[in-house]
Amino acid sequence: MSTKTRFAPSPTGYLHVGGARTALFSWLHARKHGGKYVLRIEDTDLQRSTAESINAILEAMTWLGLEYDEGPFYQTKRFDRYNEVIDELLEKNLAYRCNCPKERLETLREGQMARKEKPRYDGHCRSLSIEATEPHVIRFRNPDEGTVVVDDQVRGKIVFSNNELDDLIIRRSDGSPTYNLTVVVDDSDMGITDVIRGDDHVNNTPRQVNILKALGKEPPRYAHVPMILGDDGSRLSKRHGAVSVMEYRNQGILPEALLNYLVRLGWSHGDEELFTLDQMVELFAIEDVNKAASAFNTEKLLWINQHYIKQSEPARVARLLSPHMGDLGIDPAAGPDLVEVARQQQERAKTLVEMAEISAFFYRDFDEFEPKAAKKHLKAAALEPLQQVRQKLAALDGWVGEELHQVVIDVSASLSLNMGKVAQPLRVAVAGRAASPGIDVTLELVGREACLRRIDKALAYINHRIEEQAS
RNA sequence: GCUCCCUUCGUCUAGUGGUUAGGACACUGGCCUCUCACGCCGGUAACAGGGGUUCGAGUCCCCUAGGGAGCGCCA
Repeated sequence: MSTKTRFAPSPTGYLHVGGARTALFSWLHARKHGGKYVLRIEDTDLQRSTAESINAILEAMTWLGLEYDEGPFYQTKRFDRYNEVIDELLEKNLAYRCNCPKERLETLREGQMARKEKPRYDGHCRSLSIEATEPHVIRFRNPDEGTVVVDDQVRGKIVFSNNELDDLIIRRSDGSPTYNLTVVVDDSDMGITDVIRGDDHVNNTPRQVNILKALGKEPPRYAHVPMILGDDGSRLSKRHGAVSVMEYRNQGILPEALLNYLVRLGWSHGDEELFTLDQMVELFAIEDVNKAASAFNTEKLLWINQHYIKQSEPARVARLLSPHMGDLGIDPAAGPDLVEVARQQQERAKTLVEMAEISAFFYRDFDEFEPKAAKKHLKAAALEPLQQVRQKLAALDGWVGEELHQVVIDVSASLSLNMGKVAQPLRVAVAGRAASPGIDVTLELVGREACLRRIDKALAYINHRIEEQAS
């Protein structure tokens, strides 16, 4: 049977990084084995499932580029099928009706907890014949003896005793099927060969295997991948910063960077850190995934992101950067070529958001010089160099990097100063800050008019400062 | 509490009985240099603890400690 994996999120929120990694692993496993990857939306919880969540998940999957071959399937559209299976189990006496009131179950649980036992259903209705007309739920009749052995591709062999398992509800009193039943039916119907999911499902596995066996079906192979923790090692949550995949896009992370980061969480291939999607498909092996949970480290994600920004085509970086410029109220069309700006800033930004921030000055005058930079570079000693530079720049016919660079060299030489003594004040004057691309490139991209205007402003700033100190 | 599981630098990891325990991020020293960054060279830093098995243990076994997940008419 050819490989088929699935990603089965429940649409009760956004796609978070843990889900994204599980999806990636499933996708890679399918691709590696030339199989299919199915997307299934587990929306049987009518209360919590929302259309917004479904859209958010689909959008995130698209952004990441994890295309599915089949689906998306919606469980809410398969209730007839689930009921068919439940009826079959009922007929074969592999399931039974239960009308235990909630109060009884609560009392039962409390008693068990008090006796330090594992809380579970006691099988009260197992041999009762409750009429279908009465309000009831349906429970699966779990075997009470023997063991379930799961040969997990990540965890290895896990053994569960049936006497630890109770009779789980497979149909609620409102007639809707529950998770453990729907998963089993779907995975079986859809021909899923490899179930790759978060390890919070490990304890559900023996129940599902038992249902599968009751139905006479062969269980799929399982692989339970460990969870992702926050920077501090505790469970990942909003307080750790971004957890939603789309939030990373908003923060200027490239999809290939996030994918590369996620694939290295719990998986590795020797000393290699960087993988293209093709390389991942070739090298990834689900059985190589680690068993232990790993902490999400934003610093490393940023490093990988910078790597991909650096090695991307400037045109692509510009295209991705554009909306972030827009977020700053800047229209990239009304200024220097964004592709050139992107080319110059590629090595200087860890995210597209950062790139937009450090590139804003190319497109608009800043209100104030960065205080620290101004204090250090826009002082009396810079007056003469700046005046000379301004004069020479104004006299220039053209406005190309080479000539601009020569101006800086000439002024440095004529004043017997290091280039830095000229370039830095000039940089602060033109960029408003002490860091920018090479001074020639910076001047060229900012443009003649803006440069002269800003140098004048800087000269005024320095003069004002001198006056203040004099008084 | 019970069941299942996890444990190598701060973090992600390599390691399948014999290694000076390797790499990466971060941190840090230096080089490059008009700034920042990039790049290059170097440094600090780990086998949770205790017992075994073995000539030899990060690697195998047991115990302890710490951590996690699950124990729903959620998924």
